[in-house]
Amino acid sequence: MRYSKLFGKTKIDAPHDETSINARLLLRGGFIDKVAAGIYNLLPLGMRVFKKINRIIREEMDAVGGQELLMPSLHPIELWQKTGRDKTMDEILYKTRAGDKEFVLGPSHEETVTPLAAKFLRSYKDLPMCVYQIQTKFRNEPRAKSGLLRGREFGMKDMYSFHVSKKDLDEYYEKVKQAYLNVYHRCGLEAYVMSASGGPFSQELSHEFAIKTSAGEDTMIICKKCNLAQNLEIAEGKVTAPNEKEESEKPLKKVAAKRGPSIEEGVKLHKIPASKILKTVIYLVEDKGLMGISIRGDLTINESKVMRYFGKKIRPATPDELGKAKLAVGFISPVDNENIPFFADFSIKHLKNLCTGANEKHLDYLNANIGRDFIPKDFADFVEVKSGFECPKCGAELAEEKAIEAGNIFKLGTKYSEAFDLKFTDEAGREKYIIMGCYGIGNTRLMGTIAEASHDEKGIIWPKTVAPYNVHLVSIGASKDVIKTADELYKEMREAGIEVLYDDRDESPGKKFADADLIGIPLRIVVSARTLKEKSVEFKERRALKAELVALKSAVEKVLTEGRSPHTPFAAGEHRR
RNA sequence: CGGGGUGUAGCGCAGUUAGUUAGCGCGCAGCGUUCGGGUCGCUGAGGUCGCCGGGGCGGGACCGGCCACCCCGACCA
Repeated sequence: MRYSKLFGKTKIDAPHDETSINARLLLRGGFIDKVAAGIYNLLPLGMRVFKKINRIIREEMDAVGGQELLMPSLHPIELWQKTGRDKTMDEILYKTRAGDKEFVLGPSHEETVTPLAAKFLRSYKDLPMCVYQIQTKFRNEPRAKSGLLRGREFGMKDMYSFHVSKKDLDEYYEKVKQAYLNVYHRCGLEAYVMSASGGPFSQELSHEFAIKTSAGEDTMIICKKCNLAQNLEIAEGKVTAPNEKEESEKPLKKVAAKRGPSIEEGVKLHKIPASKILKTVIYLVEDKGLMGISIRGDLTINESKVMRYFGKKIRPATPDELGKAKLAVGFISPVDNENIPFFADFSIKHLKNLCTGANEKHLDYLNANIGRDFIPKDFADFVEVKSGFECPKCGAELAEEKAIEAGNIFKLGTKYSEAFDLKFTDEAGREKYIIMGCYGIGNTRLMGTIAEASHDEKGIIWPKTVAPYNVHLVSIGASKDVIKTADELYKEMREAGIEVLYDDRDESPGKKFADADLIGIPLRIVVSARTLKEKSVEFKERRALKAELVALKSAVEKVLTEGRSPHTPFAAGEHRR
């Protein structure tokens, strides 16, 4: 492709309030163009990257027996009424109507693939079966943001598998998990599999694929030793205990406490470590009322865990609600308090002589002890895991890492089979529901993720596997010889099947180099009067990933040296500033 | 949906306490120049100042409403 003819040019500037790296770089490089929040045009350069990502995904899905098909984006709303998701997903659904017929723009395809499967899958002999599609999804995100990372219309590969048994699903699920890891690896990304909750109302297992990037929007907890990765929302870890000697229970004391509501002020006032203070937070649990959660003062409550524990939506109680329940903000304590139920995190189970409020402003208890002074309704895991906690699997140290979720796989079980009466007949002639799995990977998001994970201050550094072109041929200067040589090289490389972007513009060297850096093609070949004098061209690698480039470079070299080109031998040199 | 911010040429921005014909840089078109890290000069085209309403001799600027976009949060099968 001649750059002079390319639809979509690079730009120096991106809006200053657009802060996400992928949006800025992809916009500036001419890969995408924004139409509205979370809605983008994919320009030819971006389309090439997109197609390469899709190709990798297709190869990996095909390798685990997936069969590609294409389902519609327009779904009759009746399908969604069958599963009730027209209501439960209402805020996200785009709906449209024609006459009195109502449709949903598909945010996902369980409602289409299940009735489809019911038309063809009847016998255990038809199973297992797996189909996938690469298609545009529509979700009315309450807050589209971060460029391609969270769009309202976005590309997705979704795959659905059908099985005779849970065991068969489990085995297949593991195969797909590996296929997913292959996809990320081939896209040059470092991916972690994280157990994830299937949501607070579901017991179904699911896994997320997290890509490690400093700019990630999610937090994951990784074990430095065994590599166990967990989503912070559900991460488990062993709290490291401050060195504690056995203490005997001291008598409970009520003391005046002129302090504010923070733990730090308690530390200061009573001259004790935060780990000896009882932190108690009150939540309003949907349909159940106020509940108190107590935890060690130096730790934080993980609200997702609280939500999962109660199986209901929760939020912190408002000062107003606390007042009505006769709870003194900052001085709430389970000691001597019958107003609401209190639960406790495991972290306080073996602690003695704790400091806590006394349910009255400016009064604290010292030496409160579990069992003697208060008895929590239950002990559970409510703690938010932090760096420094110990891995629940191997005991090594855990670390927090930022990550982008770039894929998600679920064991659906029979939820959709039951809704659409998807049954098969087993060997004994019995009818059973088909067990389903589903596997999603956001391919447009993956493109944004690669930009986030692989760039420098000058632009994107595309891994060779997904780069829009493999070679960026740049001519410097307007001399006839240079143009003639560059034209020849361009022609030869194309004829040899090398994907090359040829910057044939009459522009200054600086501009051409800056554009090449921004576009981020792995290998740059420069032709100029200087290289001509040496009867050579210059190779410049966009990234330091040698192994990958050595192969490409030698392939290109081979073509050029063995071709008709008189420009040999080739000197590979780094340019100088 | 709550909080904060921004809307002026294709892009990035300036425009003071209200005052003629709304500026600058990039980009675009033309001519010349230069050619290894966003060359330089001259010329030119390009604008319902987000939309609607208000008071005012006069509004890009003030007041009210709405819309869009960005960021934080809520949310994210």
